[in-house]
Amino acid sequence: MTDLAKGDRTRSRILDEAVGLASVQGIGALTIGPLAERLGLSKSGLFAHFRSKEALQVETLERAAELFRADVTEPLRAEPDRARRLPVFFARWIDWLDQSGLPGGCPILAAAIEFDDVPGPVHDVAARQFDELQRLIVKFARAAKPDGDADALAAAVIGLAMSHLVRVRLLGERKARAVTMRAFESLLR
Amino acid sequence: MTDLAKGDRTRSRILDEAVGLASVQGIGALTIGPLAERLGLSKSGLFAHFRSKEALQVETLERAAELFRADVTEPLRAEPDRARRLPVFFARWIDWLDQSGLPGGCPILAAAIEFDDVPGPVHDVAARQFDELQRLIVKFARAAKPDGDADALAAAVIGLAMSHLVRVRLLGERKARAVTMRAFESLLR
DNA sequence: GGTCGAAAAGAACGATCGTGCTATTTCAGA
DNA sequence: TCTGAAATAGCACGATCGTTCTTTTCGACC
Repeated sequence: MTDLAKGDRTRSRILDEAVGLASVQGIGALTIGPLAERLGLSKSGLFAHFRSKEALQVETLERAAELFRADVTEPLRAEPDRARRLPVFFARWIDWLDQSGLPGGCPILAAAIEFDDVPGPVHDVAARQFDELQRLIVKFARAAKPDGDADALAAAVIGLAMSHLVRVRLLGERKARAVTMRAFESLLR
Repeated sequence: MTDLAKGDRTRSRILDEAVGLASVQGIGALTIGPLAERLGLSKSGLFAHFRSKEALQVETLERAAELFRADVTEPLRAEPDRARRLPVFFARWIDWLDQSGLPGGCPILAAAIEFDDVPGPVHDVAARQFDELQRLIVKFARAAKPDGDADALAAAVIGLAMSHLVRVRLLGERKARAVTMRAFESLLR
């Protein structure tokens, strides 16, 4: 009498833990043994839920994208001023990078770089997700600066987020957030 | 009667091949067996040159940085107009990303994201290299726009390169280069 | 040309990887 | 409560990993 079958519930637990692990080590380094141990599952018990490691990686990436949508994209529907959507989106994105539940950075950006030259299903999913993200930002950019170069603005915005990610996670720069926001505001000008 | 001892020559060959491999699969996925096979060496013969896998990864990253300096940074000394150094540097950087000898993208940027949350010597080297790169760009930014926000400009420039890398390598966007250059020019304005 | 150290190969190790097979446990419905 | 299916564990496999030790090959110098 649960809203979810037992298998689906553990499957969901697995993916939650997998997203956390993958955000730290990268999707490619996601490994079944340690993941199972963290969850108190057996390797084969976990494996049975997905039928290959690649499928696990793909679903992990998709789960990460769901989190991103829920935390960053979805709340934007509440913003009535379309021109304000880009700055609000960006601020939420940076917030998410800095203090999301994920211990590591944004898995979408990380996977985009990690699998850029490695063919396979993970590459394909990463490409699709990045492309979707870019299209969304281009749409926001058009609304924010109707006379501007939306493609170029979107490229700069995405890049700024990536640069921010590295300056925070890798370098631990204190002023990273302030610098990033200043750079963003001058992009809108 | 060679300018380099034999050991140093093969060591150099190993690092060249390692940079190529790492640029595709990432530094973390750099593995000794396949690397040795590509070079016609035995695993143990290769291993003897470095005394651990981590040392190999560190030296590979440093070799990549040398290539970057030689191809991108160093030629800038010929540019007498200091204000022109940022645009010339950026154009060379984008060229390098698009068509360097490296089959995969820029290893410095890739390693920065790959090892942002993974402690160890590779993380430390990646952080140092990224920091050096950033400092250099901040210097260029100051010369290019003396009254501007150099930190913010540098963050945007670095981000633009990362975004370009992904749009070219992952998405294969035809117009990536044109979009990137338009975005860069509007940064200088 | 012979010698001695450096360079490379060979073989093996323990560990861990992804994955398949089989047995056991758990749970939902009659 | 019983039963059949779904979920999980147990175990084993071949492959590959990084690393060590020993042996062979090579190359520079007297």
